Amino acid sequence: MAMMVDGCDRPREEAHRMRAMASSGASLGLGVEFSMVRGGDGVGPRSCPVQLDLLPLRPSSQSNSNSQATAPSVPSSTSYRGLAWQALVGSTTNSGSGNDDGEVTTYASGGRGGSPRGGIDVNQIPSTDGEEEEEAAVSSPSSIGMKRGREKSGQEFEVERERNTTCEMSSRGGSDDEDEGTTRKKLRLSKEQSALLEESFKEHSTLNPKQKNALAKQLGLRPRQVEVWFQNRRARTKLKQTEVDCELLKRCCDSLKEENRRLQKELLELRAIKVAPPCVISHDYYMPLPAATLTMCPSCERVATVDNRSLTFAKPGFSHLSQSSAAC
DNA sequence: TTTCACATACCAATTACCTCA
DNA sequence: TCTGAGGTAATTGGTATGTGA
Repeated sequence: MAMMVDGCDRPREEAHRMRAMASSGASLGLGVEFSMVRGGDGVGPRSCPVQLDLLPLRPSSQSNSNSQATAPSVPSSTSYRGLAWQALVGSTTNSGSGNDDGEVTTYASGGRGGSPRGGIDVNQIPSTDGEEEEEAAVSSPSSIGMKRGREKSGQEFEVERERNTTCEMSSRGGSDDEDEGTTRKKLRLSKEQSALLEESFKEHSTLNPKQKNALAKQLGLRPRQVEVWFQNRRARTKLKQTEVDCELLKRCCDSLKEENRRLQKELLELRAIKVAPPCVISHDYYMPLPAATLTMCPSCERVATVDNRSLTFAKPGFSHLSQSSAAC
């Protein structure tokens, strides 16, 4: 299996930054299509009659461009109204200890590219420091890379990496000595962690930095891990909702096809009636042939008007029915 | 007021690890 | 023991938006 290469990706990070700059403001329209169907990030108002109850009532009002674009913005002061969240955020001070720079160690060695492939303990409870909380709250690895990559010297990067590699990889129950920092260890969340994350997600599908840090502390994870979990969770939710939408559209399509067929048939019948010689009762009163006189070929489903003498089809070329409908 | 550089947050797509049948 | 599938944490590249100079 191909192993991802660890290392400092600052050139790539720089390139990404340049690209981001260059492309800033140029919308590809990606997601717009989705937004039309799903209401932006999946949490906004949607016109689809069927929606899974997979998301919290309201996303937090961060600088989420998509949700802001499609849903009415809620003041951030009122966004986090769940009691659980208030308790969670409020509990920041009495949970955990030490430094919250797990995120720093994750990305410091090159920002986005300086991923934890180097073998940090993904299940390791990060040491936290309350004063560093806000800084650790920075979620975007690219941002961290850009920011810290400029601020830290190479030696600092090395120190942090060294600290990372000493962490135990509990997901495999062993050290990563043999991996030499080239493998990506995968966190396995405990049931309790998953439950709490789910609970939090039900309250809010997005997190602000404080919530993220509080949750990370409570879970013994790094803020980045919490953020990634929420991102993936949102993606899963969206996927599920898309599947539901797709199924609904299929059914809707089938229904419309059937309706269309029925209307076509009805149209033919009406045309047939129009073509058929009306029964003249008086000068100003025409009595159309009764519907009972209409006949349909059972195989081709075309309608014919019938009189006592012969079969007259609404369209030419249907005379075959005059012989036998079985001829179709 | 407009423009630019930067920071931040989010998403889609993908990768890769891990578990399980 | 091996293997493929599925779930999912993590990575990567991209976009949108806010802010300060």
